[in-house]
Amino acid sequence: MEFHERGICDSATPPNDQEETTDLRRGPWTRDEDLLLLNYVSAHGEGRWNSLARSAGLRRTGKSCRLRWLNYLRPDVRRGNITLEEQLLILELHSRLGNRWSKIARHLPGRTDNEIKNYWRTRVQKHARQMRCDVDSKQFEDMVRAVWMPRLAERIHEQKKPPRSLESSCSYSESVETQLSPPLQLPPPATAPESFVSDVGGGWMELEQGESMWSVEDIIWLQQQL
DNA sequence: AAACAAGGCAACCGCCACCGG
DNA sequence: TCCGGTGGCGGTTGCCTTGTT
Repeated sequence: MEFHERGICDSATPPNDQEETTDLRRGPWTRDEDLLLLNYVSAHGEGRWNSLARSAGLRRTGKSCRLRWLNYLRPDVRRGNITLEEQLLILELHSRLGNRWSKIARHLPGRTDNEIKNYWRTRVQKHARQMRCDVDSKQFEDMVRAVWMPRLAERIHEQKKPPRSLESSCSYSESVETQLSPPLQLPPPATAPESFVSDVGGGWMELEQGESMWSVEDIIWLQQQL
């Protein structure tokens, strides 16, 4: 277990004095609290979070304990970057389910609804802003389907392309792609309006691998569609 | 090196549905 | 049927980190 994540306080120095005068603690969890919760759930199981909090000696609400367990302490929680496959799945599921984060999370083992929600609000909405359209608009939805998802699928395919001798076996990315519908087409290449490229495209290509899936050509094409 | 801005994410809040007494 | 407790969910906030000027 890693306790050097952001938000973990030194248990010897409580964040503020208010905690001493009120019954319930709030804010970042300490190492000791994590251990208490972890040990208690390991011994007694999940559920009945309010009584669990009291029995475990935690000065936290049941809700807080539940959230901490589900989003951080659960042994099967996956941490780290969202993979290309996961990004593609999130986009596809969101187009079908909307902001049903918990439902989307069920299709991504080890990922929490909170993590997916944060991914959407930071990465995806950022792209929407850069495209100057509303993330909930039909325009953006079309754009995601027409450009972002095909680009992702293409990159996944390239990344996972097996040696020729193994091509008959089905890769994970292929299994993900088979869940997606309908078959997606890449947009045709187009010429760039100068202002748009300098404004929207600036820095876009500098992102690390896996961060952005749109090339300048994609963005130009999109701008023409809007 | 310092100040500021933006990004990322953990945690909280409020609402709602469900369940048992 | 009503009511309180509980858990689940989506939206929001606030703080820390990282990047930029």
